[in-house]
Amino acid sequence: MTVTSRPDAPAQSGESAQREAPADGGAAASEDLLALDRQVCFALAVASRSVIALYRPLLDPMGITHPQYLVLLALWEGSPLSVKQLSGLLQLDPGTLSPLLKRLEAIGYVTRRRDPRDERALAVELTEPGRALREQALLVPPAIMARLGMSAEELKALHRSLTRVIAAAAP
Amino acid sequence: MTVTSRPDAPAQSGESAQREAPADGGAAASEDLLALDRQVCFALAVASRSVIALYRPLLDPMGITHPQYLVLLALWEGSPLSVKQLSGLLQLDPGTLSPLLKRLEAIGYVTRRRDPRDERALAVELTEPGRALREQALLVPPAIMARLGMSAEELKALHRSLTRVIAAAAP
DNA sequence: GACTAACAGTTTGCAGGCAAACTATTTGTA
DNA sequence: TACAAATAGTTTGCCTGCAAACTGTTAGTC
Repeated sequence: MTVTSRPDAPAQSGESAQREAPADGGAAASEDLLALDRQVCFALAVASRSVIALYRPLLDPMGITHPQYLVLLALWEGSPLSVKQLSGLLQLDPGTLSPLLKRLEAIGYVTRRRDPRDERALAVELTEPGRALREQALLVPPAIMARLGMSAEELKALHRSLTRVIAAAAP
Repeated sequence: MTVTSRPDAPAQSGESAQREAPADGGAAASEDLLALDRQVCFALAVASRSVIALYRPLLDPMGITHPQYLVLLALWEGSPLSVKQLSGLLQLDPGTLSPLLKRLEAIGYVTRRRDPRDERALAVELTEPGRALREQALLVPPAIMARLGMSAEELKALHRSLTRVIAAAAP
């Protein structure tokens, strides 16, 4: 039973102790390299999912998901946008956006029509309900900040940090 | 044509200028609330996806995905774990883990059998190949850090920041 | 002007991620 | 002891997210 702080472990069969160095010693350094709780990628994934989960109850009444919310944020800043532009702004694959936009069209927040000047491009445009939804959306960020209970300063610092990671990870 | 810095906009039809305040003015404050580029949730989502994308070429040769890698990280720290324990450690839904673990079993890194002491619980255990894979995995974190080109200090600060967000968002 | 390249979106296939319904075991308790 | 409630996983359905193949349109180029 060498695995620490694992309450309720199932069938911790005696012969399964593959944890060599409990505290320090030669292998400790490399051991730590793979420790789950110091993987930035893991913290990023959990933080992203956790925060998005906070949006769910707020976005549900609007009938949209978080990625759809992001698309609307982009469109509220300037409405006719092509799939390519949205893809660039949101860093999302066109293959992801295509069905997502159809869903936004199906619920009536957006129209999709080919650009007459370039029939390859799609002009994604807000409808009146889509435009109007912005009023409700204005309540979302304050609600999230209140729920998180973190200072604007701390969130801003996190945002800067994330921006650097995004830049560093860029192809 | 009031939307700024949007090269190549499609059919920016004249009547579509719903951007009221370009720089400052009464509505500017609430305007900024919904600016895509200051949403922490957006930065989190993009950073998470971008960093995970860096792992893909490294994990592909091992035949695993990033969530599968995280499961293995947990198991390398202590092998027989139940789905419930994995769910707690990785903050993942059992409904997500269930098929994922079957895939890990299918490729031979893990076994799944019921715990004899509690037939409800599943004992997920590393196989020999699963254990051996850890050697290859040791090369992953350094490769990622090199690719990101960020200092360990900066990453550590980000990790602390993310940990706070995760705690703040916790139910 | 015809032919090729490049380009913009769409489709398909597979793997998360999550909620809700469902199954099979305990566990508690009357 | 019998029965309800709790627990652990699984399944289903829907929505991302991404790679790869595919369609239709435009731009180059000879």
